[in-house]
Amino acid sequence: MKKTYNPKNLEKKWYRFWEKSGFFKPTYKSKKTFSIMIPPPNVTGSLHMGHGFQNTLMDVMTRLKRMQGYDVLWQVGTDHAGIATQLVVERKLESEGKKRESLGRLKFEKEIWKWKKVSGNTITKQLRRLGSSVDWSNEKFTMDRDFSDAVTEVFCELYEEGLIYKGFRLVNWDPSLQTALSDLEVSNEEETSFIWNIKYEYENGYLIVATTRPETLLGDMAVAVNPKDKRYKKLIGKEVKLPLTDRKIPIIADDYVDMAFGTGCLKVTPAHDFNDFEIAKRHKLNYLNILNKEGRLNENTPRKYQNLDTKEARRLILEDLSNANLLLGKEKHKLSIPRGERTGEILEPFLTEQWYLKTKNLAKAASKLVRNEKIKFTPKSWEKTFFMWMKDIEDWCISRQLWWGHRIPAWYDKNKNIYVGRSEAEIRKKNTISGPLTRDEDVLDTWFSSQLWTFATLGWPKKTKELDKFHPTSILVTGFDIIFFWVARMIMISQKFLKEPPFKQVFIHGLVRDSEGQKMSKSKGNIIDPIDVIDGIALEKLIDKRTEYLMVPNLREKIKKTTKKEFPLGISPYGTDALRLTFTSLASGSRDINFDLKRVEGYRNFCNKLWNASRFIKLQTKDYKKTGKLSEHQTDKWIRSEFNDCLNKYTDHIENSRFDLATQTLYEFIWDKLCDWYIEFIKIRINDEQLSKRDKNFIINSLLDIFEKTLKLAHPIMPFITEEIWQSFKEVFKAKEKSLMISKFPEKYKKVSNLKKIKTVMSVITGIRNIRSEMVISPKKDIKIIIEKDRSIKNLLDQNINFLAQLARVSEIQYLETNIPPSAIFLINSTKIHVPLEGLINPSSEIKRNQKNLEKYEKSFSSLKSQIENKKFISNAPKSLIQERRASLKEVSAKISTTEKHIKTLEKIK
RNA sequence: GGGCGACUAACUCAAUUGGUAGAGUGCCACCCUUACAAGGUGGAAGUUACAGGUUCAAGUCCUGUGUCGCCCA
Repeated sequence: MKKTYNPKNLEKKWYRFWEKSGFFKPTYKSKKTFSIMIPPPNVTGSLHMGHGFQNTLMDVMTRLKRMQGYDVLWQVGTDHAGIATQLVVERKLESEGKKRESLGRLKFEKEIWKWKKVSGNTITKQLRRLGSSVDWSNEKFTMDRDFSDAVTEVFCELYEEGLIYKGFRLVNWDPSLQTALSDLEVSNEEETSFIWNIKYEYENGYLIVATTRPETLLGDMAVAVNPKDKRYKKLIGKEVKLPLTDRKIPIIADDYVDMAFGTGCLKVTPAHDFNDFEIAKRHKLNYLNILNKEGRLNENTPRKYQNLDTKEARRLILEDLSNANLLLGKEKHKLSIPRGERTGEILEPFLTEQWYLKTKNLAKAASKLVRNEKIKFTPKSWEKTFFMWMKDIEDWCISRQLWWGHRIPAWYDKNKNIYVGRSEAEIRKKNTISGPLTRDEDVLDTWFSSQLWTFATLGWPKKTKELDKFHPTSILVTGFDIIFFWVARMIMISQKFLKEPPFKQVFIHGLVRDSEGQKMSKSKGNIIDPIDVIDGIALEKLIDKRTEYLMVPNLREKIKKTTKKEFPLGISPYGTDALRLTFTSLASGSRDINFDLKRVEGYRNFCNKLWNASRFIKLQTKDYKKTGKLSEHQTDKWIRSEFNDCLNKYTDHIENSRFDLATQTLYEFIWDKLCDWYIEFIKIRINDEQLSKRDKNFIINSLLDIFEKTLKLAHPIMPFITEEIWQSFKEVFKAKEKSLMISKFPEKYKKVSNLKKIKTVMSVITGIRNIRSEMVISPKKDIKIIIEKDRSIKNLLDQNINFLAQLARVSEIQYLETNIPPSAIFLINSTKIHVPLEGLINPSSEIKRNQKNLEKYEKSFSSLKSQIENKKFISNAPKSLIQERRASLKEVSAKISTTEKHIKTLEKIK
């Protein structure tokens, strides 16, 4: 083993070994099952911090369960990600001078498949780098044949039941993509614009209509006022002339109108505003669509405006209004602008015919599952968010005018009759049609297919053994940003089709941000690629990466600067295990996770610590053979007891999804207990010259026993380094398993008691170290200690003189009842341990040190005293607590008097 | 406007049913001790955002204020 831990080569090697050996596959050998579905990443995407975080948590659970003897399935796969993928490929084609439209649908689809083949590996390779122990043998893609069949099946059944229907209504339209989007794909952002006041004239006067969208006035069908509005009461029912046109439109009364907004007159444009659409329905107004699919003004508008986009149209219309003296000025105004999540384009409410899924009843059933705790949210607070959405849910627009996705299984005859079915042949047979049929052009929203993820991956609608064994899945791990998009929909559809929840628990984790709490995004240039943390990256390359996708070019210099400042030497290679430890240590259930590289460094050091401890242990196994029993020294018992504690807490914490606490427990055990104490004890024990070879072997037995158990314990969080170490010890351990990852998770040692003595010895060592350090006594200098009046402690320390000598450099333990020379002291319970001053310590610095201690004691004394003298405390507080406080009071007051006396004595000799 | 969350050491984060606030990093001092300087030993560092309240006892429960963030309209 090398002196310094170097993760570089060992990680890939072990991952290949695991995968090749088939260790990730379910065994079908155990009745206890654990199953978990990867939230399928975008097939053409690449790994970001969120993936890293999420998959680490899933892997920890998965590996732990596997070692605990569960039959484990971690389902892996990717999502076709309709819009995102189509956009990527279109951009790629554009750079080659090709256009989607000129290629045609079939060729374009081929291009996408080609691209998927090239880039689909990126993310799966990266998942491997993370150590994810997913079952690759059953990898799924949402556009796979069998998956697509499942999608069609679901669509047909829902249609047959009347839950899917075709509707003509307003949708959120993305003019750049020329497709409808669901409500969830719209992000409303507040932007500053204007309100324009426009004159709408009638016979003997005019109304002033305030609007934020003057260009849509060409589609106005009415002007609405509030029926209670005294200003306009007389005008209701009359007509106004619509500016720039020859049309006359009515003045109507509707409660929706806010009297205080603008002038209290609202132009009603039913085909281009969601609220106006509702008003029009109430008043039986007609709809006039003035836009085409590209978002340009259409033939329903005066010729001069036709084919202008909304921005140009607005400018020209305002100009024309102004020239006609119909524009009465503008005011600044903040309004929320709907933009497409993917494209950032301004979306238009647009009248089209789309496919919808009725969701009210599905949502009710889904809510019930959560309310009855068939599905539990962790942290529980997310349930509220879930319920709120389920309550207000609207029918879901599931059709998209894209070329990449699951084609809607609907056909039309020449009379526009709709036939929905599994295939054209089925439809023809069923309906005895021989004439021409054309298939619906649209595809389904990507989420329509991903909602089937938990069961379509397992072979549904076939009744498979996988489905039988692993559904419902044990837990879903995902981010809060897709509770609506995905989690809720999976619950709805699984309950509908399988009559059971898709998972028993949902663990919602936080969003990974940069160290300053900013959301990581390509356009902000603050991305950290998890792979770069693993492998390291030079500053130059990092800057290149961060400035590659900038939307705003002049950000470039700024990003260069901040990146240089934050990572002056780039990022050094920390390895996967350190990264995983960082993720788990940050997984506390909070909703923001600020990723700080300094934490990674800390955990890299921790890996190095484990590495070197292993090297030490390895050195001890030269002439060793695993025979005989374990040594039963008090230090062995102590570490076993510490191990038991650690094991308990560790598994509990993981069970409760408190990965941060689990990590801390493990860290403390390995570093503070195993390395700092136990191994140090071992060194001293095996260097005892009187030790027989046989006894030495027992000690090493004991050391190796706890060490192997520790590796197993740590493996779920840090799989690579533990496997590497374990493999190099395999012979020594006489292990039968091929790999640590499929070995049995350790059980507790049998309970041990009577650890008081060794703990006392450890306190004495710490006490002496403290005095040495504070009194600046050279670590090389031997010291003598004096025990006053307490024979049992003296005896105990005598028995452990080896430990004291090596760990605190104590050369002599003296026992005195009187005439103790001036000393520095510390207290073990009420016993004074003296370190004689002579030639070592300046009395006044010892006085100072004790005065400081005294202050602490007194502070604690006064607060304890006031508590114990409080009658209400005595009557209300639990007895054990009162006892505890009484004992501490006694202890503290003893310490105070001892310290005071001590100071007095020293002052005499000063 | 409605809802949710955060505010704890210089930084990044913990703190079980209320029971006297802990890690890592950084900082200070000493030490290159034969597993590890990516290390050892010890230490300093907090009015738990603020103001009230409930309680014997509040970081934790309640009310209000402030700052920041997210979701929905």
